Amino acid sequence: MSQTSKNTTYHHGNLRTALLNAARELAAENTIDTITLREVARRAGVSHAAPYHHFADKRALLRALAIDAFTELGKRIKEQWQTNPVQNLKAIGMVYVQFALSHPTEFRFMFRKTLCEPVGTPDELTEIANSIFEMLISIIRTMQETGLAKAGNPQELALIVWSTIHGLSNLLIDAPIAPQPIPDGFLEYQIGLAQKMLLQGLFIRD
Amino acid sequence: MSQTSKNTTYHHGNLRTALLNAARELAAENTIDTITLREVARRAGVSHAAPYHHFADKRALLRALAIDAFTELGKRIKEQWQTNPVQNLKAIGMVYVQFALSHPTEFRFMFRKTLCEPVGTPDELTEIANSIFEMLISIIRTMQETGLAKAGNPQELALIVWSTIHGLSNLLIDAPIAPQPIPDGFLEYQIGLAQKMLLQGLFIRD
DNA sequence: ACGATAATCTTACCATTGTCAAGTTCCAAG
DNA sequence: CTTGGAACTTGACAATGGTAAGATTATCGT
Repeated sequence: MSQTSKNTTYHHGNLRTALLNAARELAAENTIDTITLREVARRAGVSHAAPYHHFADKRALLRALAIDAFTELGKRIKEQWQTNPVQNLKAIGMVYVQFALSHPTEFRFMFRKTLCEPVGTPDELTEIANSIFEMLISIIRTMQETGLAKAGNPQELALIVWSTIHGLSNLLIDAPIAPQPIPDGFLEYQIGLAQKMLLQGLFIRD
Repeated sequence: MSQTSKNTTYHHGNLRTALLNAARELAAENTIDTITLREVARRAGVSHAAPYHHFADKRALLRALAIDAFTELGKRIKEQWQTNPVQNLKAIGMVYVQFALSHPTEFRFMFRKTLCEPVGTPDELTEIANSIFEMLISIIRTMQETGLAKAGNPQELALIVWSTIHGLSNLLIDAPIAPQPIPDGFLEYQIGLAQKMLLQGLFIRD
């Protein structure tokens, strides 16, 4: 049906991206959590075995999807981070939660330990996660240098910050407690609240 | 092989719980996220169609698993909550994160929207989640009454608190950033840190 | 006590899926 | 042009979730 990429070259232009697009399309139709490889192939208009020439197996396809999504999220965060590190902690939170809400399926895959390579192998997913983590850490560090945050291991403080944003995202996506659908201004307000709480919290001295 | 329940009555004692135990056993062998219904039946020593007399389908089995786990977590939280609501906010966090770390598979299932009943149906999973949420809210409320927290919608404040704990749990379980394995005292420290930050944050006035 | 009835479990089957092995088509370089 | 290798297809396999129909056992009214 929906030939995602209309490359008339009948060695089917560039599959791989066509497959990824089809997978994304499937992910968007968030009915269940079953992205089937065969359906992906079907939507890309190729046979069910074609994907194996571009991805080792289903996990590899999903991992590629997760990496793309994680990369995109990283880019958005970096934009905010570069503008004004400290001030935009809230903006980063917004970007994060909004991404999770608009791409829930990909967001879940991004944090699927089973998708990572076996330990030892350099894992792209890990790298991106770390680079995001580094940004958070550098924010804390800057705040400490300018006297905006208490002394302490910035890594540990950043982990709490990330936890709050990440947890909010997860709860809004999957927990049966959040208002459904999410009312206007809700995100803005909650994230603002979180920011205030955390910023204040960063002042604590043992 | 491992007849989880040795009821010699060969109308197989009480399956259902035997099936759930087998499923838990499978969940503990956290190799992949595939708990297969047939394997569950195999471990319980019955045919692959037997489970369908106790659970409508695979989702129902997993939902039952999630409900059991969520109930257990609720119990543990309640224990801490009853002892000393405000003081034990940290204890609640510990209980929460420790549960997530010791039962990662069940924890993930507990927050799987696809496991919930269709909207409208009274959903047991939702009820338990709400009862936990209520406890958090009541803590905030108590703090407000005793002047320990700022005025404001306790629901919104509780959501941030839960987010932090929940996010930390998720990151530790699934994110490729946490130290692996988790060193002694790490949880204790991080959760203490989170508590301090949040408690301080609860003082903020707009 | 006993026979009907319903619950429990089994066997047999189906469509679908992930994966692989072997063939087929097609681009591209010698 | 032909020859090699990449991209794709066809066809198979075992495993899975699910259903239907039959066998077995418990339960209950009489």
